[in-house]
Amino acid sequence: MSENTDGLTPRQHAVLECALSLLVTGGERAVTTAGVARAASCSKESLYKWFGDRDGLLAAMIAHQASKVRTYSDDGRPLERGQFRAHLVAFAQDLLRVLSGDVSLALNRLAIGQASREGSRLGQLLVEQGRRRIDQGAAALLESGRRCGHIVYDDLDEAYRTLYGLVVRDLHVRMLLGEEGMRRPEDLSVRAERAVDQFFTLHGVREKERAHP
Amino acid sequence: MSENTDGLTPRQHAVLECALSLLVTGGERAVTTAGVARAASCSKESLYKWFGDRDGLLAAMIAHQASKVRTYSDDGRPLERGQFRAHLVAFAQDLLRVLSGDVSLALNRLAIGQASREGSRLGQLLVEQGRRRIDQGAAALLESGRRCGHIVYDDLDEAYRTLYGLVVRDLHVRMLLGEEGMRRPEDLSVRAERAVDQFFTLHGVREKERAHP
DNA sequence: ACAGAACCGTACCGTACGGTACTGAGAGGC
DNA sequence: GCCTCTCAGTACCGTACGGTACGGTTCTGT
Repeated sequence: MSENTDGLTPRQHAVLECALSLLVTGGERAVTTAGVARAASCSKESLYKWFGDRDGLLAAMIAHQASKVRTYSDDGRPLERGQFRAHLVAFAQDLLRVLSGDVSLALNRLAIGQASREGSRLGQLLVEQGRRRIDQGAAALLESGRRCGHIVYDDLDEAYRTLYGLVVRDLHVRMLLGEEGMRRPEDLSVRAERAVDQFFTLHGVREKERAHP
Repeated sequence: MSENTDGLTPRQHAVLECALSLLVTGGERAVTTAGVARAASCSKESLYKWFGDRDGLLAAMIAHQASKVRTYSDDGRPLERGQFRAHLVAFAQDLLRVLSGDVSLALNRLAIGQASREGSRLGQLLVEQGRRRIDQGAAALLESGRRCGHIVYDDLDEAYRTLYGLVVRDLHVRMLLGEEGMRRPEDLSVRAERAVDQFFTLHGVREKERAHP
């Protein structure tokens, strides 16, 4: 029974991929047990055996997708100011790219749609397994920058959320609402650059002041 | 046939209120035609006569709620810097209060859940009828501030979206995902104050520079 | 080679929903 | 008093879905 680190067989991963594909193209209503079984060429009985029920399947889809998110790791080496800024821009671009991805949007729509139902913790799952990774990577990056004297802040979490707000603004919600025409990659790059500039205006340390804390 | 400005009778408004109440307490799945009819003590036949079908009912719910949003109106009089700042803070507080309201959250969840379905424009409707009003009021406020020399920017829309990002950050999405514990009014006030401070750091004009454009 | 598990495909069941049709009760006009 | 219009309440229909059961096939370990 060749299993992966998450306790799922490759076959089950393939089924989840099919389910995600259905979710992206047709929304939550398209993720029916019969539909997933047909698309993935498996039986409904197997679905219930593997994932318990439909909610279990949805949760597994979220966990499966979240496991793909890569994160920034702090290697501890000092950063030049230009490098640090480039890392921040890269993070902002990654963030925008992830949030505007088809799968991410579909999963967020799914979790938000289920948020009203009591006893459904898909939203919590999505935040903890998906967002948390991104947040922690970014927090590590900010801490690196602060230790190297490029930026200054009192509260790490506050600073990170400010950066997030400057980068994302209302883009995420509008994309979730179905607005089109704001997902062009070049726009995302411009957005990332400007947001980082603004962040430096708020939290940056002037070059000449670096020796005078 | 006493009608309102939107072409709906008081009876129909009452029905929409009942439907909104159902939506808030039970989510989209709770807004069934039979459920609304029972809660509002009307017949399903009347629902279909008034709103066409279920989608028409949902759209009417959004339009009904959006019609309640009040907006800032520019009276053209010059603003003192302190007044302007107070207006910005009040706007930020209003924005956070609206976005964190039960009905707003439920309607946004509804529209987002329907966004995947092709041919459903509930999201567009929500943005145009709800958000647009708020946006235009805030834009007028910013323009007032700029004309009075309190702030400076190249692009009004860019500046407004920056303010929005600083105020809301990821609060809206997290609340939509069902996260609790971030809707306390005093937190919202603190958030509004800090966001406006940050906005002035980015776009504010120093007092002494006001005479030197 | 054989037993047993895993699994696919399908058929089936109960339920819930969207939408339609019918009945009967008030409400106003003449 | 009668007619007509509106609407509440209910019964009804077709469909679609979640979940279960079963027969037949492939894979696996010994």
